[in-house]
Amino acid sequence: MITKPKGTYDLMGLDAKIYTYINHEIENFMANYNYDLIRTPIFEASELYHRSVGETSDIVTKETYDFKDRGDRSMTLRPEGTAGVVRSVIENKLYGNKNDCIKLYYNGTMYRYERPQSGRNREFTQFGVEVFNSADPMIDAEVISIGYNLLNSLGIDNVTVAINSLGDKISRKNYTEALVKYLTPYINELCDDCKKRFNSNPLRILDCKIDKNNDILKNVPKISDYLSKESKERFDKLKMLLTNLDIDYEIDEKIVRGLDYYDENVWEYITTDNGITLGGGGRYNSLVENLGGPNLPAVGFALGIERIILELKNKINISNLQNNIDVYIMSVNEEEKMQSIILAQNLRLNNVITEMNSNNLSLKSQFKIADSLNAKFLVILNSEDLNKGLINVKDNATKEEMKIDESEIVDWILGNI
RNA sequence: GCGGAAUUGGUGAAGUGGUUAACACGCCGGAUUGUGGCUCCGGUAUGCAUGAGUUCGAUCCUCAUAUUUCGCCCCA
Repeated sequence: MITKPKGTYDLMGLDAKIYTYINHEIENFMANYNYDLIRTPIFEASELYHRSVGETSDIVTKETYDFKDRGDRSMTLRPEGTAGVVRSVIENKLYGNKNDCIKLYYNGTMYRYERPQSGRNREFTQFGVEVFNSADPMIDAEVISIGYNLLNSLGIDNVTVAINSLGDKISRKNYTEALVKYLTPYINELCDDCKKRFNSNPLRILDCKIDKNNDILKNVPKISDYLSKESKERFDKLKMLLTNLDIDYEIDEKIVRGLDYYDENVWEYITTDNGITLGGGGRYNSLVENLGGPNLPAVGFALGIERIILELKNKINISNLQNNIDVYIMSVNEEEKMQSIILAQNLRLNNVITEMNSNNLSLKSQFKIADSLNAKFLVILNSEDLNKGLINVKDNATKEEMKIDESEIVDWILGNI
């Protein structure tokens, strides 16, 4: 037997219904916010991710799916959505009309070679939003609110937005230096992972799960003391806007984000009861320029669809997502089966949800199936009536049975469902 | 990359180093010769993830591999 690759999954059943429901909500939401869909390739030149996500980040160093195509070009399955969108904005010169913001959203599969665990797969789905050509915190607030409101509207009402400011390049660098200087005398008292982080990514030490109660980390220099005047103003304005928008947020100076391109305001969507991160984002004001485009400020976030499905499974009223059909057509012999597919098509083309027997099932089985589908009406074909031009219909709620003229059956059902 | 737990029909699962692998749900058939949902009766894994090993004998013990799952790292 051939099995699915590790870390992949077959979306089906209840999960598939929730997935469809989420996508409907996304489409509605993005239409109201006037964002345009963008779909970029699932694989890109490997260089794109090395230059955007960061040469040293784990995502690029050990988690990408890399391959050479038949022309010997290095390709990478996308590990995240932003890089491809930025590449497309640059390549298609979407910034041609400099007066407007470019507002885009995407929704697709991403690939990271990781050890699977709860809410984490090697092939996974992200919905994301990116806005280019405005540095105004008003746009940060709009983008944050999209994710927050979408989650709420889906039925996930226990979300808080954790926000922080990383500042611009210079303040970020100054802070990192101050942090390293502060930690140097204590380095041997930290956990093994933190010793590694000290060299690779010192900011990560801030959100270490092991050392978080350590007094050393409690007295660490505060990033807010190192922000430039402009960064501080942007962060303050964002907080004010979020308050005005009635968004439940909290400041969390430990949020540093994993991708190198983030700067200024960053945030994560976190569930308040179990602390699951459903998504996150931030500003990346220098990424477009770094990838060869103009100096375009930008901001965006991504939500993990699988994690949303997991959350929703605990909350959603499953009966709302069950298959409920209008009509089940029962048949036994060939003549009846012939009629059943014709009638089924007529009903379906009139927006009546219809199912029919297409196997040699006993009438008893067909009744059971109709019930399991919650059919409102049963059409019980029999040759004798068919020859007289009549069709047998049974109301499955009242158990009332009647014979309707063949030519009026569609109208009759439309009038009674 | 590191660590823990698991893997038995369509599903949920019990179980044992030795003849036919419980039970339940589901499904199929019959009682009911074309009108069900209740009830009763019968059927439903030639096999216990895969491959080696130990053994007279392995679903059970050992090892390896795969997959699942839960953490760490990292991230959504």
